[in-house]
Amino acid sequence: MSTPGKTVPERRPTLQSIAAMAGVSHQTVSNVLNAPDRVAEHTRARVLDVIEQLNYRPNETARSLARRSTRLISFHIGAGHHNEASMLDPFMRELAKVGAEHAYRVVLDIAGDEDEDQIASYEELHARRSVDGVVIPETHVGDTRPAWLVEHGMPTVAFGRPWADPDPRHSWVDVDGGHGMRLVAEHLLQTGHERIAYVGPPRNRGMEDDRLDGLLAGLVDSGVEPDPALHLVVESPSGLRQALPALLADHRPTALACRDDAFAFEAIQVLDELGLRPGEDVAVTGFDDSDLARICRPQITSVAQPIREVAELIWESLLAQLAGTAEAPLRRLTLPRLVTRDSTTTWSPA
Amino acid sequence: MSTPGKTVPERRPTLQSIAAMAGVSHQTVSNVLNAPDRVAEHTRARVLDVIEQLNYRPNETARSLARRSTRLISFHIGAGHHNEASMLDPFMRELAKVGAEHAYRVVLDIAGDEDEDQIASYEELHARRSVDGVVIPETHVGDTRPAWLVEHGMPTVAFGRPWADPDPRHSWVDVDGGHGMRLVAEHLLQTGHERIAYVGPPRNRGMEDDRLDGLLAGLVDSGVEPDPALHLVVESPSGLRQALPALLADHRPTALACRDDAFAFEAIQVLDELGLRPGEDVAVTGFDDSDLARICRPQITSVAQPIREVAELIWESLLAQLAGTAEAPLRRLTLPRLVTRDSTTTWSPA
DNA sequence: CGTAGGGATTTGAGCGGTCAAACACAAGCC
DNA sequence: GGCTTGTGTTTGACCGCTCAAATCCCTACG
Repeated sequence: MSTPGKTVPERRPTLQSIAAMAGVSHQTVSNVLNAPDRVAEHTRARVLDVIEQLNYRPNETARSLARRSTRLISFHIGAGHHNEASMLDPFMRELAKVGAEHAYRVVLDIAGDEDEDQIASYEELHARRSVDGVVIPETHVGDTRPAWLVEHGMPTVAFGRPWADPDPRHSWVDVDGGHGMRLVAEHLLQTGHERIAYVGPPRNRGMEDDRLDGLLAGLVDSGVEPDPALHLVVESPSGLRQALPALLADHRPTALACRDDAFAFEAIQVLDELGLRPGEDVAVTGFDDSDLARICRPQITSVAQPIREVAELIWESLLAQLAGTAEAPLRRLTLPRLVTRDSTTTWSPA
Repeated sequence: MSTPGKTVPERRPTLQSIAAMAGVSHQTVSNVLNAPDRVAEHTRARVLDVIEQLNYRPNETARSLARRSTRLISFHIGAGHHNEASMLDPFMRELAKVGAEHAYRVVLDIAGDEDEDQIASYEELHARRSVDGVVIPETHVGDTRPAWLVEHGMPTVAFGRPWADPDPRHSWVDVDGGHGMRLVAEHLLQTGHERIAYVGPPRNRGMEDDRLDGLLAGLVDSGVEPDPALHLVVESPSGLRQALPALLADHRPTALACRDDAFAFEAIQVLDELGLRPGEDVAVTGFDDSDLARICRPQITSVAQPIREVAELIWESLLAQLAGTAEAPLRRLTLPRLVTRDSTTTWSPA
């Protein structure tokens, strides 16, 4: 029974102590661990024996200091509110999982919401050498963060395109939202829809445009001329309550392609209140394939982001940058897939 | 323009270099940073000047090695699926925020779902000294993890009670779910309900009992005899579709007190399908005060967990354990509060 | 039989801080 | 004037590893 509050320092074995017990030099022990092929069979066996007996593991901090690498990367987010159906959290988990496969770990860093706050935080991370790299999980138009990181030689990958940045020098991975919305368009057209409305926030030269334009392009490609009236702009889902009825009454869309699941969910509820059966009378689609899309009724057809693939690509680039083998910045658009559910499959023309 | 792929090592200033430039010893520089009052005014000014000029920051890793503390704590979770409306993620953010106020950081560690997987992971963390402490964000009946950590001298706090553990030696913080459900009971009784049903998974000698018993106790305290028939047991929310109609038909509850928001949300949808107006005809309450509770219609009356307070308490205990000043393990139940919304306030007796 | 070559192992110097103890030096006291 | 006291500063060891270079020993070869 240990004295409470007095955690005994507990001396753990070190490279030295293992070496002493095995009757070899510290470096040989190190080699057994890091370059086993350099050590003679019998020596290795003996050393491993001692290691096993004492349950030795190298001290990570000492390693980090000597190797000048923490094997930590920062998942860096703002303190602000995140939207409901965001997949940021599952994404962070995925990033940690993939990182673990490469003996890297993810630390969660939270700074203010403004670019300058975040950069101030990077500055600390950088100067204190507390992480090997940074993952920026969201980007916006005019984002100044990636450039700062690149300039300061910090390995970086952004999840999100360098919107409206003519000459990005950093690595990024993003999901092709436009493609996702094309899938939506095709799916809806195939289902028999002719009047498909887009529901989302105003254009922002960034992600909003990507999704909206994707839908429009999808329609055009199938020979459908988009109707500008079938474009409902609301800042946030809560605006739908007021705005959606008019759109429905004036322009009679049969399908609502929404910017994300939160919009789709709200749309469904408004439809319901108006006495329209969501799915059956008016089809609805979302984006992100969040939990919400699965648990609500009707279940929402949604575009699923390949977060596993994104996490893998990010690590690939990060590791290359860390190894110094990165030829050029990674610029990669991944393809989302459509998950069809009741909110579109039960539709039948009036 | 830097050569791509060849991140230059970039020599940063060290204690030594600052010392040399300021014409003092390395220790004086260290003191300026860690114990400014020990340094004479003019010396301090001169050193700070150099520090500022070179934008010096101490290398975290070197610090960690010398001080034998990483200033990292592990937020340790299983790889498994987390339920929809869980507040684990917001909680982790809160933990990181509060940690930052104490110059500590949170790393996300993911292991298998079984206790033994997690313990194997702890073993690594412990042997490699890669973190100073561990936060276990969920506990279950018969949890073997906290004991392991305590035995190995690892500072630990669990978010969750030591369910069914007669003699826990570890620190924990939890939210008093029973109290939360009492609030629900009182609120519903005040609103005029007489037939209040509980909806949730089977008893498990743990959290399920806590919530259920809290509700029952709340009823009894107000002089209402609980009706065993008003207890709907379903493994998961999806079971409600099948089970709820019978409960409603056979026992006519006017309110459904649900185990969490996911159950509440599903209940609302089933009510709706049955032609009953959720909120107005049958009141519904949830637990967790998740995003879902706010965005769904009707908005769900829910019990909000004080995650900020929990995060603060956890750090308090963690820091005390780290400092060796912890007298006894922390055992703390925090009080949730009720957030009333349309799902109960619009109810009117038939 | 001396020596070049190569695998196995050791040596020694960092990495960049912290901590404890030693050391100046001036003031305060009897 | 010697002694204590105390503040400000320096010294040196150490944390536990990795890396580069040196050393050792045995074999192969001319």
